[in-house]
Amino acid sequence: MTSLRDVAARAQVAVSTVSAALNGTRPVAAATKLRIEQAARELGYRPNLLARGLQSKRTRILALLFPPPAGGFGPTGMGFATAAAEAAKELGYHVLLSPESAAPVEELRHLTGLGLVDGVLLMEVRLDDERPAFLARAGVPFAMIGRTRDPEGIDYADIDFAATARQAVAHVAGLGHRVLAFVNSPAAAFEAGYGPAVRSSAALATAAREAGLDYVDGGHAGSREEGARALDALLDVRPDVTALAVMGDRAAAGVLAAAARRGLRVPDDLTLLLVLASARVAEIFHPRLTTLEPPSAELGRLGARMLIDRLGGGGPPRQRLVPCRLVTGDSSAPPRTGAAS
Amino acid sequence: MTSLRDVAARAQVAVSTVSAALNGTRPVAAATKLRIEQAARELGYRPNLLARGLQSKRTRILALLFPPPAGGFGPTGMGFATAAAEAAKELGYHVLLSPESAAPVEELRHLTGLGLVDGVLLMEVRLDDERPAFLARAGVPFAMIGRTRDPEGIDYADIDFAATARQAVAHVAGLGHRVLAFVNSPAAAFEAGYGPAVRSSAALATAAREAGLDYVDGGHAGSREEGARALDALLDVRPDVTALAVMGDRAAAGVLAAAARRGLRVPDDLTLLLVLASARVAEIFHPRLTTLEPPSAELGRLGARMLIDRLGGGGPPRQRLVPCRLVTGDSSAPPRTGAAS
DNA sequence: TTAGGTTGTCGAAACGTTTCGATTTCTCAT
DNA sequence: ATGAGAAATCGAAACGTTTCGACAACCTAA
Repeated sequence: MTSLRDVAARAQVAVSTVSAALNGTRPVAAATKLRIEQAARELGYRPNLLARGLQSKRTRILALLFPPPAGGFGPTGMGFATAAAEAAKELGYHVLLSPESAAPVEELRHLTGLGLVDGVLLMEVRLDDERPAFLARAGVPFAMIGRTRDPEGIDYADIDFAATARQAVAHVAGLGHRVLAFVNSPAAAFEAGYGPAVRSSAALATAAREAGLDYVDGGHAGSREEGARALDALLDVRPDVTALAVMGDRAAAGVLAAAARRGLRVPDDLTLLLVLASARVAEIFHPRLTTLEPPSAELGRLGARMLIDRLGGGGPPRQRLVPCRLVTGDSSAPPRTGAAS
Repeated sequence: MTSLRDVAARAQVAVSTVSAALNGTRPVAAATKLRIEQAARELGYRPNLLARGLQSKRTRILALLFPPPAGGFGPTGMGFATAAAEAAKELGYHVLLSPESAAPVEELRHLTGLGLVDGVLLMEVRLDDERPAFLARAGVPFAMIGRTRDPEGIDYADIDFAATARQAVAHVAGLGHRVLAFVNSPAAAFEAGYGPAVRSSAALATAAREAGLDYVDGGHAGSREEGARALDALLDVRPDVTALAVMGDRAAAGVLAAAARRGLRVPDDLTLLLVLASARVAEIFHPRLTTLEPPSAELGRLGARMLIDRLGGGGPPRQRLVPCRLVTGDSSAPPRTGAAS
């Protein structure tokens, strides 16, 4: 392990001069600087991050907190994580992958007390999440992917549910549908204040109303069976539903199976929209589902950048909303009203 | 930030005594120890990992290297990563998520030169991977998830392809099939020496032969279209194939679509096996596919544990093979030989 | 009593940086 | 020639630990 001292010795200067030359924190004569840089290169010098962090109080390490994966909130998480790590890397930062236990705040207290991380990136933020409040109180810089009910003054990047919903509604309305139903995430997720669950239904209802569409609550479903039951229950009450948005791939699979069982064909008899699933997943359905793909990578990148900017200096909090991307599959078609009636 | 000095002052002892008491590295009188612990508690003392690491040369941080996600090798990665992070955490370690660029070795040199990590966990190891050789040469402790062609003397955890293949073969043979075909990963992955691609076909062929089954190479497919083409090409040549294993969800979707187009019903006319995909994904197919689910979490855990054990001390290298789990779906059935003939 | 050993505690050095006041060297006007 | 001022460099302290030789206090055996 070659240190600053070794470089200094070889370049015949003081340690502090080497530091100044390599970091550009102080003016160093051009010739000296050259000599130092060459010495460093020859010795393969790498600054020791620990020593640097110890002294400067800045480790350039970010913690990425992710919840216990049991929750079934799905592997969209990897998109956030890798994108965040890559964005961070480009800016000279490292990302620590921190699993959260059942006691997130205690966890955070521990983690931030270690002096290892400069800031925290929060994933899977719930509407009434306690973590942001704690971090704010503790004075630890942080940013959120997702947002709380009232994210006033906090950096965050989240899905633009309103724009996404308008996009979805425009899509089905453009095809001629007059009624749009929505099967949401499991009730448990909704009640736990899982942002996407709460916000997407509200946004869809609003967007539908604004576009003059009839919005129908299709209940909640998380599994294939629940998805099937949800479709049956829905169509028993509202047989006039011709377009249906479903959140979650498993529920969508159930809906699709139930539709087939009822003799309904997609998209001829029913237009199906997958909400918040990747195009990669939408593609393995038969037919390929039209999907609203969440901008996971983009959010991860934004979150990391915001946090790093925040570390760099002050400035007003930045809040970014990014809409989902509508990827049209083979599950969208005009309703067959005319022919049948 | 409260430091050892603060604790020492409050407990009326020397700094070194506090260190010894808290770490148990040296005997400390029971009474003193108690006093110190109380002082530490009252002050909410947290050891500074940077300082500790700087001095002790051990940071208790592991780097988890993951390849550019573009590769399409899929989000099984998240399973590894989270499981590894959790296992590490249980053992008092942290995990750094390190994206790899196009020049992995240079990347590694940089990362390990920083003195930030104690060891490296390699993901997506290719048969002729250059990273293990570099790490070994550099004297950096590491473990692999996956393995090179000749992993002699290296810690690794990988899928037990032989056992998995035997399991698959037993499954289809048990149903009465006499011919098993296999559609592998894209040719590019195969040729790049992507372990699972190379090993699974070899293992399946061997297992089939041992069981007296006829093994048919179904070519390569990575996308839906390629999957469809693969099935068509296969059945044109070998219409006697009644059981088919497919690697990758997109290819399987294509196979399923092509089968439907040909008027073949799954499982009645064709038994379909999804290879190396999670049960969660297999479930969204219609019908639900029987799948060989990779033990991602288990491998992540094992990898982390091995690496940490290695850091702890010597011992012979540990090499663990874990078979996939066969999850029976609705795509397996006996061949309809009897009735038709 | 005293030599020898044990047990507990202390103090200082070291890890590799950054930071900043002090010092040297050089330039230029007087 | 000389002094002021700027430019470049140096040296030492500090960050918060761990480590280890030294030392004090006490106990035991002769």
